[in-house]
Amino acid sequence: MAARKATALDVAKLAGVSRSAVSMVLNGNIKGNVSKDAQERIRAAAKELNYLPNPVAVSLRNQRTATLGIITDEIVTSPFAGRLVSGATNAALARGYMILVVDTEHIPGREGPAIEALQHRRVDGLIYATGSLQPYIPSGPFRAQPAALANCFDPEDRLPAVVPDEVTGSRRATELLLELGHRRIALLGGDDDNAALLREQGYRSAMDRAGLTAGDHQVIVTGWDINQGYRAAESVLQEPDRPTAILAANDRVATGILLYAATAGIQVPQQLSVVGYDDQQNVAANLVPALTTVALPHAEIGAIAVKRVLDELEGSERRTERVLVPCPLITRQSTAPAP
Amino acid sequence: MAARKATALDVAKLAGVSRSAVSMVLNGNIKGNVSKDAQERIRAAAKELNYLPNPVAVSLRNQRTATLGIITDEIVTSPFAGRLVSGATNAALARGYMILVVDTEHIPGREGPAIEALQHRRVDGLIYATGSLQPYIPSGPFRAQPAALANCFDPEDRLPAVVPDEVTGSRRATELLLELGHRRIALLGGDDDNAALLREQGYRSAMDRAGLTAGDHQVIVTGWDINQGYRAAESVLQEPDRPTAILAANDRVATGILLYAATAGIQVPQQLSVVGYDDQQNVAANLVPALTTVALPHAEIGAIAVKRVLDELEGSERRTERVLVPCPLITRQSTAPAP
DNA sequence: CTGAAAGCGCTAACAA
DNA sequence: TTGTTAGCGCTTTCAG
Repeated sequence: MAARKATALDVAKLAGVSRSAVSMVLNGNIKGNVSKDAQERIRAAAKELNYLPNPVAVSLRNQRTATLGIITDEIVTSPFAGRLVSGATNAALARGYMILVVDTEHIPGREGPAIEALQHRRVDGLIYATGSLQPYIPSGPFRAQPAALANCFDPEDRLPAVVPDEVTGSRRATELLLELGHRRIALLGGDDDNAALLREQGYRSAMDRAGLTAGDHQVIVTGWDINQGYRAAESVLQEPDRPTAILAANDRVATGILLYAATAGIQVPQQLSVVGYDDQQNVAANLVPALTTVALPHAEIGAIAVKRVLDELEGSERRTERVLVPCPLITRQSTAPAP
Repeated sequence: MAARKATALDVAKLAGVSRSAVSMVLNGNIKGNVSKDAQERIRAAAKELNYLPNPVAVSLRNQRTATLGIITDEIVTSPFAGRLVSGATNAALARGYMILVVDTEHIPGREGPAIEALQHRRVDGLIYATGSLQPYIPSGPFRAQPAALANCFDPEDRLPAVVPDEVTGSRRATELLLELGHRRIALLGGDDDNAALLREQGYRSAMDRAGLTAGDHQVIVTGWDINQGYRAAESVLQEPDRPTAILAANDRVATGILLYAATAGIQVPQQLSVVGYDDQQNVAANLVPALTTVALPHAEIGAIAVKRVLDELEGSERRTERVLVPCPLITRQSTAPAP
């Protein structure tokens, strides 16, 4: 139960010095002005009184709030990317910052006011975070102060952007399947959005490198949901030359595939290997069979975005290159050697 | 691009009055002191300069930050209850408050420092929110200032608590099944935690009221995950007198049941009705078949908790009764008349 | 080496 | 009716 009251003046009195001395010592601003003795008394007094500078007063004085604002389109609302906010919060906390989050829930016209609200609160920096990988055109405020993009990127690269390395992720996943001896590998990819395109690129690169012919490639534009995975599986798995392995757009699509395979009496992984994407919590590891998948490093993305903003805030030059965060491949029970 | 600079002094100058007049007029504190004329000039000047009081200065002066703190054990990290934070944020925003969230991620020893950090930031009120329904013993800070509990409750009811009405929710779900003519209805319930117990209570109350005998009841302690639902279904559905309907602990358990049913060639809903719980986003509505389920009103819980805190903050008496938020039954394709 | 003083932007009590 | 003044708690310049 810390006493919530001690001010710098209290500390000064107890230590027998002036308020300014307290401030200087506690902030390490001793330009050779305070005697060693006084310094010790100040520190002791501060500890005794459990003194911490009032952040509100500090903010007013320094014109900095030690607060970052995150605007997101669906991170909070969505069940997938909460770890992004959590990673960001932890990284911020570790450096003495707190985070104000506003989720626009994809509601048009909500973004502007959200940014304004955050600016009005005098946040020191801004982060825009999206639920799915996509381009984002940063508006004025983003370019006018320390800022970063998380899981999205500025097509013109005016802002630091932190995004998952989707290409390598799906290439690695495809390689795993190839190493297991699979040849007919289908990609049930999302739709024509950025992540889907990049994942397809990784898939094709691995397939091509393995010298596979067009007949072995099979890319079906699906969607991102369970039922869409189910339907795509339904159409792909009924063909005579059905694939022996499927790379799914994400774990939900993989769930749909598993559901259809069960219905059709196709055993996974004995007759069909399935790889997901996301490593969605409480899903991938708990499916039957447990799903081999590519993890999306949301927490890390959030943490790095925060780091970028804080570095810029503390004096570094703005670095606008995109950071590609690795997506680790997690091998579980849904993949096996080709039949 | 609003000018970020105008201060009360600028407004005063432009309107030809004193700073205090500006403050009074803009805060509605005119105790008959300012001429109608001056008032209009002030408002006009404020609008012209795009003036908004600097919240940091206001905070320092008023000793209130218009900020609420939420401590949670897994809301942010977890894919399920993000809407709680989102509901809370929106409710707060609507009344001019912002929210600082700290997720302890169930890490022991993190809660104390989190509360301290929030208090240090001078939040005006505190909310403790849990991912799953459970008792929570509020520590000192919670009892010393405006606060509320979301999705958890103080066994001694010293704090307002906002929780889902689990009993009614599962009773309604059971009644739906009974209305469809089912008699042998199994409950694959979580484990011995609060939500599981309450859901079982609702189930039993509906079963008893329908005059069903012990043979028709069947309660299996399962868990909350897909694979656990799968295994429980495996054991329950192989019996000769297998149930014609299952009430699942949650949507993930229901997913496991659907997976097993598909594997075993049991058609849902023709041969087996399944009801979930949670109405988990991107899951319940997209399963195959789409899942009938009981929705957990997370957003509303968050919003009501915020309202409680703000009401207390703005002068109302603390009301410590528990608020039961209804869990609406959502009927989809996984339920049908008994075979 | 130390302390007094100014001021961040605002509100509210008090004089005029 | 209006303007002046005294802080909220802190940092930092500038005399002592």
